[in-house]
This record gives sequence, structure tokens and C-alpha cells, in this order.
Amino acid sequence: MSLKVYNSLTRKKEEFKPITKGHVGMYVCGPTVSGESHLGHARPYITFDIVNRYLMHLGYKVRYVRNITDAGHFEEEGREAEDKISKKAQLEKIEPMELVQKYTNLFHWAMKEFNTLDPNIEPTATGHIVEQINMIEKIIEEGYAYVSNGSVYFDVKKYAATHDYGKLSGRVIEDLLETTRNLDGQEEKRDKADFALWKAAPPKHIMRWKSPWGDGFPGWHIECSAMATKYLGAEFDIHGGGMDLLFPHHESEIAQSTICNHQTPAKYWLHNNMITIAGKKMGKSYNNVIKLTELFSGNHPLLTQAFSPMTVRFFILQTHYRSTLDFSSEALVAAEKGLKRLWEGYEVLNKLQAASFKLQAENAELEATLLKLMAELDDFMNDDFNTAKVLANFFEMVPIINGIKDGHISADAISSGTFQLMKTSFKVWLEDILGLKNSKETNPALNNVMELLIEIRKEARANKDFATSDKIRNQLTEAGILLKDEKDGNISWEIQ
RNA sequence: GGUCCUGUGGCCGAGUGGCUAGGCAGAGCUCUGCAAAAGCUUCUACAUCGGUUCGAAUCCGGUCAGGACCUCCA
Repeated sequence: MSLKVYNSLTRKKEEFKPITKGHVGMYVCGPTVSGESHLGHARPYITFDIVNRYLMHLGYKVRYVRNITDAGHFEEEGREAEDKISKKAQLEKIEPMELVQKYTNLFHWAMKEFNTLDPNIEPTATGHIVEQINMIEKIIEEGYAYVSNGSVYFDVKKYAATHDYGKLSGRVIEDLLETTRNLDGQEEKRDKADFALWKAAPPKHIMRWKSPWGDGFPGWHIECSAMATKYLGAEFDIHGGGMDLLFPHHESEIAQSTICNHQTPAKYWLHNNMITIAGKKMGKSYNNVIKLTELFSGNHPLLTQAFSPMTVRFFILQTHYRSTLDFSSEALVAAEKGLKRLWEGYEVLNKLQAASFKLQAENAELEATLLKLMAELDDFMNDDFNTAKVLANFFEMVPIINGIKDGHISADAISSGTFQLMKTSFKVWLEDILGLKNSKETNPALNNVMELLIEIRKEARANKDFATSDKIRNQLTEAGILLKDEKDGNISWEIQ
């Protein structure tokens, strides 16, 4: 079964066929670095990290481009043009670029914590003003944009006459022309549905660039079109982002690029659904965001505890990316425990001795079950990246692994080949494709100390000196280390 | 108001016609010096009404409820 992806453009799952054999170009809308990232932001970056990783797993050479929006958009279109980033900088009395740097660094830090792979190119909007101006000029030449008071607008009505404006978001152009909200200062535009490509900067505006139309700054949608075109070409494979960007952002990107490059920019449009909180989308409009720093520290009224980045990643992967995911502290606690169980199963698997398995499996049924569980993994991922089902299959393998470890299931039951395949599968799927990792720190010195303590405790237990053995266990518990006496006499430990 | 989506057991969630999803929580048992861990077993489902079908959580229609977009948003 080959990879199928749900294409928002056609509203269907389609077989993924790259434009250039063996290569994939993917553009994902990146963060606006005018503030701290919140849980909602984490979803697209983790989702498309999976897409990136899986495409690489399939052998594609991927060019993954994710921008940094550091030029800011309009606070509210039609009002006095106001750059979000410069506005906040003035309030905080620091340079706009200082603010941009701060939040860019914070974003990069969070992405590292989530164990996402870096994009191949991470272009900034401010670094591509020239490209954006060039693109706007070309759209004007083509006759689909007009200058008004030093600003440039895209002529949606004209575009819609010959193209399908609304094909991505399912909008009907007549409705758009009628129902778009009537804002102040709309008189610059020929039509309410028109969107800005370039906005004249008022005198006090800090972030400004020279252009053929006077000092100003780029409009909301043009940066993505310009950067995607520059690094991926007029037509590329995948464009990703959150569902809330479908309209007007992506719809407008299509319109701009279509006029400029004479073709639809991306073949497949992939959109992740929203994270909700008490049923409502997490977003600044609702003022219900949980920042990533708050999540990792537990410092938020809705959180009962801190949650590690891996817990959050796992939480997100347990749901299909096109479904909404409802956040609650309780759900994250469940995810944390689930991940722990899964990861411990993986660690147990790695500790099993290969020598205890034989060439032939004695339990053909169990052997077949395992092989089926592993064979299905590809099908699940190929079916529009169903990470939830992948994880479910691994959870089904965990009791079997634990059973072999405690002797409940004989090691003879499965073949050595299957055992090796399991080890490989856990590694490849959990670590390489799903990007999960052990969040526990390993400290060689501590390991040595623990070995010593465990040795002493074992001896004490053998001598029925339970006072000593309990003392070791209790005091370690107080020190934050949990000892677990296992069935075979071994003792394992973990930091709480 | 327009366009679209969703409604699964205590909680989170997968699942497009017949096969146990899975995780968390709960209950019982096994193992154990005790505890924890682990294993085994197990209870709660498909909003509602009607239709199609041999058979529907899954398809169709109505109703109710919630949500997203239409405006900055991941």
C-alpha cells in the first residue's frame, strides 16, 4: 500500500505522487514570533515533523521549509495600519528585532524540546522583502493588483472571474463579496474581499521598507508565497498548516501564486485540526491559551502538574491530526502514564537476551499476531499518517514483551527473527518516525551508585534483613528514586 | 446569517457495513517478606428519531447539541 494523504484541495485522500521522483518539497506556515508559542502551536509543528520524518523513512529526500514570520501582519485590517510586532516592542520598550529574536529563540528551544527535526530552510519574512516586492510587481503587471494610497491590493473580483477563488476553503465568491465585514478605512479597496499585498506605513511605524509604492511593509499572505516560490519552485508537493489558515491565508496564497507563476502552488494541501480546551479552540481570540513554558513548568491554573515535552508529543500523536484534540490536565496525565508504560516496554525489550530465542517459534499463533501487528504499521501510516493506530499496535505488543520478561510467556514462543524485528520496529517507529525519546537523563555516576545500593539491598533481602532493605527503598523513595523488585529477583529503578 | 465539521463507555480517543481498537481510571485474581511494578480476567459505548440492508457506530434523511471558518489566529 502506498502513501495516501488527505488533500484539503480535493477533500479526498489521494495517493501521494511527488512531482520529482524521489524528492519532496514541503512548505509549512511557521510561527509569528511576536509572542510565546502555546500548546495549539505545537500541533502543526509536531504533525508536520511526523510527515517529514515519515517521508524520509520512505526514502524521499525532503526539502522542508518552514518560515518565521517576523515582519508582522495587521492588527486589524482597515484600521490604521499597525504592525503587531512593532506595537508590542514599543510597549516593552525594546527594539522590534530584539523581540523577534527573543521569541524566535524561545520557539527554537520548544521545538528542540519536542524533538522535532529542524526544517531544511527556515526563511524569515524580513529577509525576503525584495522577493515579496518582486512578486507584487509581477502581480500588478499581470493586472491583478492595484495601488491605492501607497498600498497595494489584490483584485479578488477580477481573479474570481477567471479562477476559482474559494476552491480550497470551499467558499463561494458571491457570498464573500457580500458578507465580508465592513471595516473602517475600506475605501482604499475596490472591493471588500480584496486583500493587501503591501501596506503603506504610517510615519510612526517602526518596521518599514522602501518600495516602489513608498515606505511600507508586506501584507499578510505574500511572504509565504514569495518564500515558498523561492525555495521550492512555482509548483511543489506539500503545503501544510493549521486548518484555521485555510481561509483567507492559504486561499490567498493560491491566488497570488497562480497569477504570478501561472500554476497552483502546491499539489497537496495538508491541514491539522485544532487543539481545543473545554470544547473551544485554543487561541488568542478566546484568551484560553496555555503557553509551552507554562505547560513544561506546570505553572498554570488549569494544570495539576508539569508535563514533559515528550508527554505532550505523545498526547498529540494519540489522535489523528485531522481530528480536534481536547486538552485537559487529566488527559495529559493519562498520556504521561501511557507513554511511560510504552517506553518501559521498549526498555524491557532491549534488555531481553537474544540468545534465549530460538530459530523456530513454538507458539505459531503468538508469532503470527506479532508479525501482523508490525506489518500493519506501514498501512496505518500510509493511510494519511494514522499515528494513533500505530501507537495502539505497540501497546498491544507491550504485554507480550512483559510476559516474556517475567516468564509468563516462554521465550521459545516466538522466533529469534521476530524478536529482532520487534527490536528494530520499536526503534524505527517510536524513535525515528514518531520522534519519541527517553526523557530521563542518564548519569553514569548515578548509575554506579544505584548499582551499589541495589547490590546491598539484594544481599539484605537474601539474608531476610528487611530492616536494611526497607531502609534503602524508603530513603531512596524520599530522595525521589523508585525501586521496583521484579519477579526474577532483579531490581530496577527510576527517577520520579 | 453563509460554508463546513463533529457528537463513541467515568475521561482521552481509533474506527466508513459483519471481526477485541488503544491509553487512563475502576473491580477481582496471580506474583511478592511488605510495597510498588508487571501479568491475567473483567464492568461501563457508539446523541436522538426514522430509513436502506441479511447485517450499521460506520450509508441516507430529520431532530437536538457542540465546534471551526467567514476577522489576527497553528
